[in-house]
Amino acid sequence: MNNITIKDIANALGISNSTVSRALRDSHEISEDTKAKVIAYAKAVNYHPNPIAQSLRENKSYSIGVIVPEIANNYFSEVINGIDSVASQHDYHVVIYQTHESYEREISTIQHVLSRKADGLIISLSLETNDYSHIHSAMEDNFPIIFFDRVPPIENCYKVVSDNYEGAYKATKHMIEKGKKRIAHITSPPVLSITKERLAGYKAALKDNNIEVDDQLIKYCGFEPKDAFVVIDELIKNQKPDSIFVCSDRLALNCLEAIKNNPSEESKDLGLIGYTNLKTANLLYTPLSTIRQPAFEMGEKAAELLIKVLKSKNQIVDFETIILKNELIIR
Amino acid sequence: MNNITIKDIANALGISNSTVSRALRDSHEISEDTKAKVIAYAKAVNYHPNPIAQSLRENKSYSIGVIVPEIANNYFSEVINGIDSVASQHDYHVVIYQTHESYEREISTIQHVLSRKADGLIISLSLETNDYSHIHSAMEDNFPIIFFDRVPPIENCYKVVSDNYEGAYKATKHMIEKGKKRIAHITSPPVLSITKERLAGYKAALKDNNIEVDDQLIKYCGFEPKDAFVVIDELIKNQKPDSIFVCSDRLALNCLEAIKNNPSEESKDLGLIGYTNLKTANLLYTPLSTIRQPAFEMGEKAAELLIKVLKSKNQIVDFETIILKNELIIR
DNA sequence: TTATTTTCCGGCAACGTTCCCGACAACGAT
DNA sequence: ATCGTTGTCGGGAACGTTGCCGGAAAATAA
Repeated sequence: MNNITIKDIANALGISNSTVSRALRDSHEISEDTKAKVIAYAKAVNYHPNPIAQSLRENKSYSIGVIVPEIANNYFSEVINGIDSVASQHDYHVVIYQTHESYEREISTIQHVLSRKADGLIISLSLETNDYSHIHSAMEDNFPIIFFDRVPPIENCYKVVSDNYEGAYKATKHMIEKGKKRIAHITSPPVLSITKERLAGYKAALKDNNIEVDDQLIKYCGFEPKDAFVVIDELIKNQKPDSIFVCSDRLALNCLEAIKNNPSEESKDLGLIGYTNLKTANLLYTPLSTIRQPAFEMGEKAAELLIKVLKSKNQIVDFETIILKNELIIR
Repeated sequence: MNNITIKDIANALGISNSTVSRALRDSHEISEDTKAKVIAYAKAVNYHPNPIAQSLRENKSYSIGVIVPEIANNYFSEVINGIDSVASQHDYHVVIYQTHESYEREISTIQHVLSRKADGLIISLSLETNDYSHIHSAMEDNFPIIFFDRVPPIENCYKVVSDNYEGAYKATKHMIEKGKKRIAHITSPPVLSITKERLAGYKAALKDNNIEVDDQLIKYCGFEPKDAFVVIDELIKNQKPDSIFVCSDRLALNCLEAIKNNPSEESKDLGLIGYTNLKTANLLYTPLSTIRQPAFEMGEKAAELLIKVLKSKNQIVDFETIILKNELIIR
């Protein structure tokens, strides 16, 4: 490998370590003459500073940890894409971890990120997380954390979210305007922040349009395919909805499959709307209108916010919550 | 942050640095007595070794670079998922980069991975890459590289690929058995290794079934949506295929959209088969049989191979090419 | 001329870790 | 009593950087 160090340059040029170091950082203490020599030689031998040594010296790693429930999920991978685009511009690199929706893994992963000396963290919480002491203890150490999408119920922290309430409201309103009366809501487990907010939006839209909220039409559904089958079957058999508002990518896939495979006649005429970033939404067997989250942009915003915090390490950056609008796509 | 060092422990216990270090690494040179003390104290103060200092000392970073064309592509994110699962088991962390299909970015990204002192690299080449000098120069420095999916035409290197020839053969044969005679082939740009291999499989299947290869039915298509529209329109208007074999995730999406929007009658009866990892293939408006690559497994194999190379740093690991089977999923 | 400031550079320590080398007991063997 | 052994530990250097301190030569001021 190419392992030329500052010392090698110093020896070759017959000058000292620190002179080389300063010349390379364009210090005013070094004459233009020697600067030129050093830079020329460094380029000739293809010198690159050793980032590990720099990290040790500066106590910074120029890496940011990203923790998501699943990488192989279109929504999250788009977010990562956005994070990456901003981070690489600022010469940070992105180290990705996944929890697979496990609380245990979330704890150990955060621990790992900390001990690996990442400069900061961008995270979306796992499904199982309903205790936040691991978060609090990391935050008490002044470790910079940006939450996105699935955020904890903590006041003073940095958050990037989409306007779930409004998105769900729009989706529900759209179904109402299409003449639907019994709009079922299939959503993620109730611990998640997004679940609560979307549910609130759904209920508000119903109330504002004088439709009574029927709790029987609201179903929390796990992410296993069979969960969706059970929920869909029960719903269609007993509740007779005329439409369904499904939240989240994975639920949408599972539910669509369950609906497609449901033998009853009612399943054929269901109006469907999803809260999802599925790229194939317009190619499905049944047109699927969607609320689409600005995933890439959320990643960008989260990364920008984190880097702002990192760069202004001494001044305090006020905690803020960035709320992005969702888009209603009618198909 | 929690920044206790070996020195802190040494001072607190009134022993030397090196004794602490050795005690923590369970050296035989240290008495069980002091070992126990050190370990107990380390645990009490929640000591974690500083990986950056270790990296500097050992000249290893315990990180592996992964370069893909696009993160937000289901195939690649599943591969990354596989890589991550193996790497994290071995305490390596995964640093992800994307080229956005740009040759320039591929070069600079590899340079970045090298200067960031990753221990090794797993890469799938960009679309534009048809010169391999950047690869060669990295390999000459003995930098461990594993290629997957889109591999370079280099003999002596580590590769993980799927059996593209066989996959394309199976897909084409399947269409023939369904009675199709004019099977068009829409595929990625011809520089890619996967393009050539799949094309060869396609042709072989036709020949083996006494169907003449019609070069007019073979279309190379870029990844922009409009590219697919142009290709599909031309095909349907002039070549009258009775079925289409589309390669790659992104092409499949674009082509399906183009076909769906094509006004002609012929487009309705087209038999379709894709070479893709689309999760929604069974939910599309038209049933899409697919050749499915074992993406997760490819990631696993690539990571396992890389780690094997890294761990046996002195002995030479023979270059090898791992070929994984594809699955024909009929819908 | 002498005094004072610049200009330019080298020496050294430090970041946290590991490893080589040597030291100094205690021990049994000669 | 002397000599090697064994067990246990400390000192110091090194990984590649950067920053502080100080110092010699050159330039300017007196």
